[in-house]
Amino acid sequence: MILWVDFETRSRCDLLSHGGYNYAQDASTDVLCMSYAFDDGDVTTWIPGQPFPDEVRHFKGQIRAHNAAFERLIFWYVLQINFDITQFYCTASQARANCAPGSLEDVGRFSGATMRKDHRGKQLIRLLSIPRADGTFNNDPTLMAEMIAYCEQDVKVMRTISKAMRNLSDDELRDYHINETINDRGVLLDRPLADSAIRYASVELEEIERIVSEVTKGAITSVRSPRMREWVQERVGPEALKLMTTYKEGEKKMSIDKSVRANLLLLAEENPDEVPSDVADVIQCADDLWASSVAKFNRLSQLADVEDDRVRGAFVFAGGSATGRASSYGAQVHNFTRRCAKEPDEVRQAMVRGHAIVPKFGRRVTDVLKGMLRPALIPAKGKSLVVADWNAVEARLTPWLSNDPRADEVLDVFRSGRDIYVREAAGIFHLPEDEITSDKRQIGKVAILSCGFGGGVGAFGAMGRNYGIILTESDAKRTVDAWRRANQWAVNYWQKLEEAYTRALRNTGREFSAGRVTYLYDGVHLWYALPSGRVLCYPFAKLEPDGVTYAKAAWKPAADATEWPRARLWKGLACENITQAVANDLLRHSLRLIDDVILHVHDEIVVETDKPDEVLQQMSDVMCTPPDWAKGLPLSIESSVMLRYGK
DNA sequence: TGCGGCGGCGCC
DNA sequence: AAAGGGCGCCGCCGCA
Repeated sequence: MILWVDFETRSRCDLLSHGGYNYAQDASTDVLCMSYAFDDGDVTTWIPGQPFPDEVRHFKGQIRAHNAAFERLIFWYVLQINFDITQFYCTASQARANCAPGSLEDVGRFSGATMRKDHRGKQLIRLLSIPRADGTFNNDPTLMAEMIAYCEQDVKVMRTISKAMRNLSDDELRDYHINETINDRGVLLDRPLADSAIRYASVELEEIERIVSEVTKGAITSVRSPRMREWVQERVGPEALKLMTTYKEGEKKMSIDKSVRANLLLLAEENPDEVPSDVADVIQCADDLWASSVAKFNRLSQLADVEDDRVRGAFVFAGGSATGRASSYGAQVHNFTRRCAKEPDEVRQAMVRGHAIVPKFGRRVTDVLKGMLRPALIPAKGKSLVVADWNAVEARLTPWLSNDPRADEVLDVFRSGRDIYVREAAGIFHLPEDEITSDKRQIGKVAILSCGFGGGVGAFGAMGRNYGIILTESDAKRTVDAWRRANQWAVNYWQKLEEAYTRALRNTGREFSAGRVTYLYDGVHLWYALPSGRVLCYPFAKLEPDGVTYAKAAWKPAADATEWPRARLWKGLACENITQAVANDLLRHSLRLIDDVILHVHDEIVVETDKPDEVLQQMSDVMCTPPDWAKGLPLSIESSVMLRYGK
């Protein structure tokens, strides 16, 4: 039996900024109503004051809710009903696992029910769930009745959608529960550090804005404003304007992003006529401010538990709906800057004591603060963090997934512990490996990173710039061609993928394999099965004259859109989706076997433990042993023990 | 006042 | 013919 349930609540605690865990535990949080149904039964609603329904209180079966963590926490902390975590089944996770959007309203729009948005629900929440300006709650019975109707409607919609979708497999449901356990555990924030970072950053921010206001004579008050770009545009020469020009989908755009700013600052040194010094000053200020991490420290501090300083609920199961990778929410631990302070403990001491922070020459305080983001996450007293990440997992998976005998040569490089980048350069330049210089090795690295998923000159160029490699267009083209000649397994694999998914679309209900994956079109969605047994799909796929298109969950429709935005499937993307998805299968597999995980970042796992040596060994065993479905896949990791998170 | 578009940032 | 894709958050600004 399934219990379908949805809560509406109210609180003085702001859910968005403080997160579901603080919200549910806040003393002011109350349930407004709970709508529920058993199986296909009628939807009814319980309201506080009425006797709580026993059949809910003592329910032992599966509880389905949309974003079920919220319902779980309300049951636990507000109603004091301790359902087991494994009873919960999240229908938003189910939607994402089926490559649909996570929000209840969007799943409906995505599935083509209607594209209309309904703002009334949100409006009711604003009216009833959030205190009014005078601090009291609105108890209006008419609004409350409308709220109950909405709550009941949500239960019905959730039930309809969930029943129309493929169910989560046992493995997926288990992995969801593991995700929730990690969310419950949370990660400890060095709150004094975060709070002092916020203070330093706000002082710095004021200083930067003051400089900008002065230099621009009051024309620019916020460096982040588009007006800043216009102000710069009006004051630079033709060379500089060229540097600012970018093309997006064929359209000309002016940009002032990081790479543009770097180029403009270089030009300013060469030629002040092109970029005058006051303009350079403003650009420098933008550089200093834009990437300021104050917002991130703020968020961490607000999300951390008021009692034990742990940040909970950071991970969204299958948040990357195209591949099933986890995404990170709130604190978004998936995009913490990698660069960390060299001596984080010393910087930390100086900061919490309020001493001056002295950045290296030419750098700003915000720069130092940025480097303290990862180190702001720490183990509990007496424990350490064990951090392990897979080496080049995607560069291993793609050849393995091709299942082409010619790819064995690549896998053997990994098996024998040789340097894959050197091997790649050797293939590209037709040289023996011992003649590969570090410059050539770097080109080999860029080729591996950019060419594996069918990328061409454009992809190579973009990636190369990140690594300081500038090649002429013809050299880039030659390199890409050489990579493809040296890795024909890849070219063949992309081709096979394209054939397989195209044939699948032409032949409803029949399976077509390429490499280690199998496609099947059921008449609506184009499904594919990964070696782990997990399935993914390209929703509402269509074979059009110029290729395959599908509804893309990650692209939210514009306000006036009449249908959900569609993307084009091409072989490189198919290849990449598979590789990322299977990398995620490896991660899921490891998370089942490793205890006390507090963080994971796609190819990295962090454990908090008081037995670091044992855990180090165990993580190495688990992460380097491929699951049953991946026999022969060479895996290796790098690991270290830390007292502050870092890179 | 809230919403949504836009440009921007960072990570894997 | 060629094609970097996968995420989420921040701040600003125009619009209704």
